[in-house]
Amino acid sequence: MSCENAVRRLSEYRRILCKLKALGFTKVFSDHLAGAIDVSPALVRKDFADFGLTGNRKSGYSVGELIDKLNRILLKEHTEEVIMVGCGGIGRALMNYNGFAGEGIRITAGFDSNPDLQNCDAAIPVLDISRLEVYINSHRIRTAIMTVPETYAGTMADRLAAAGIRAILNFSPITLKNLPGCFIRNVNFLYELENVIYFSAQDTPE
Amino acid sequence: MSCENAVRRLSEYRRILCKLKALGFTKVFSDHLAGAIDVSPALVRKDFADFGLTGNRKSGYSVGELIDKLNRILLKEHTEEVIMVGCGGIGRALMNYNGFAGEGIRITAGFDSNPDLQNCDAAIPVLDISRLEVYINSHRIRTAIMTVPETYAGTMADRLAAAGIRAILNFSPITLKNLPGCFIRNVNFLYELENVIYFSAQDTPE
DNA sequence: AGCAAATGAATATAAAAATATCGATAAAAA
DNA sequence: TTTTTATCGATATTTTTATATTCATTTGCT
Repeated sequence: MSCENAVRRLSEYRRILCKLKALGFTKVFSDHLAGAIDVSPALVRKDFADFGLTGNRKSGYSVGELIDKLNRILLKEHTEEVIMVGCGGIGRALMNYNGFAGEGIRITAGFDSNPDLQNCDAAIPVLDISRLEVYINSHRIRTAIMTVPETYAGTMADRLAAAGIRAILNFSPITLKNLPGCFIRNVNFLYELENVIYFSAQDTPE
Repeated sequence: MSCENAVRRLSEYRRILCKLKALGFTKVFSDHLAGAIDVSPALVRKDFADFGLTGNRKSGYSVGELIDKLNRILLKEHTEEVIMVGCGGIGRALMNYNGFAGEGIRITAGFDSNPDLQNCDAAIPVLDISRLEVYINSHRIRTAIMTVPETYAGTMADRLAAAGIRAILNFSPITLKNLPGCFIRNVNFLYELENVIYFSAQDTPE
């Protein structure tokens, strides 16, 4: 699991810091951030220390400085271009998801083998899957989202890795393992829902 | 984090066991299951022990028996009815997602405040949000999926909990804490993607 | 029947993750 | 200037999670 959790917390810190900045705050304390994301202040300081984020004794951390450094760590200094592989219902919904654009992430193209889904002229073009490798190469894409049927997920991941993709967010219903040189993060809707259903039947799930 | 991870592994075990059953296997060993989901055999045995799943020394576990017991634990002996709160792009995509139906989960209704999205006659009706409480009560719904804008997420979660919902799968872009009597699991697309992007820039992310 | 091999079950160990503690220090107050 | 106070930074502790190890038992073979 390496440091996935810590990196995810960085995203959470960043979100809160941006809100604080919008409210005009310039300083923040580990205590406050800790309360906001429900961890201990010690963990906030440790996370920051681990990623080279420093503060000042007595006067806490500078909001602006933290955001700048987090932007560097999370690759937000430029717009990150991402492709969508598989453009069924979930894929298209994510292509239209409005939560990425303002956060320095752009889905620049989709790929699907079904001609009915292809559309070169759309705001985000959906191309035939055969054009995958050329596109990745010419656009220097490093990150892909995958929403393909289970049957194709494994081979498609191999294909993406071979084409130079360095990390995949995989929504297909099969859990894939990291490949050499390619990080894979699996999100399985069925498992998440089964999990929630399990806890819906537990006593005082709080 | 309680035992979320263990429950998620139960989902994974179950998926693999169903495939083994389809292939005609009747017995399975912790070693095999461990390899399939990339953990140690000891963890498989411990997970099983923790949830009361037993096997036989020398002859392993019975595939059929494991599936039956997992079905009981994961509430798969009946069809679980779930509602969708917020029927924008992601919500509708999940309502049409074909990965739930065959797994004993049915999204029976959607709710949205936007009249344009409402449709009483659809396969899965989308009702006005004002009908939420009555529906939950009359259909004895315990589980909800939430895909509402950030602004409404907090109050909507409170409202769901007050209406009797026991667990929420929250896709809205704000991390919610468990409420008294209501478990909340957050899935944040932006954080997941930021995570993946982070690792796309690390060396040998494997 | 008796024995060897293999495996679950239980326990112990290790590794990882989160929290608590404490000293140093900078800012504010006296 | 001195004192006080609040907070970071570093370390130690605890807790949680996962893995090894050991033991006992079942099965199949001779």
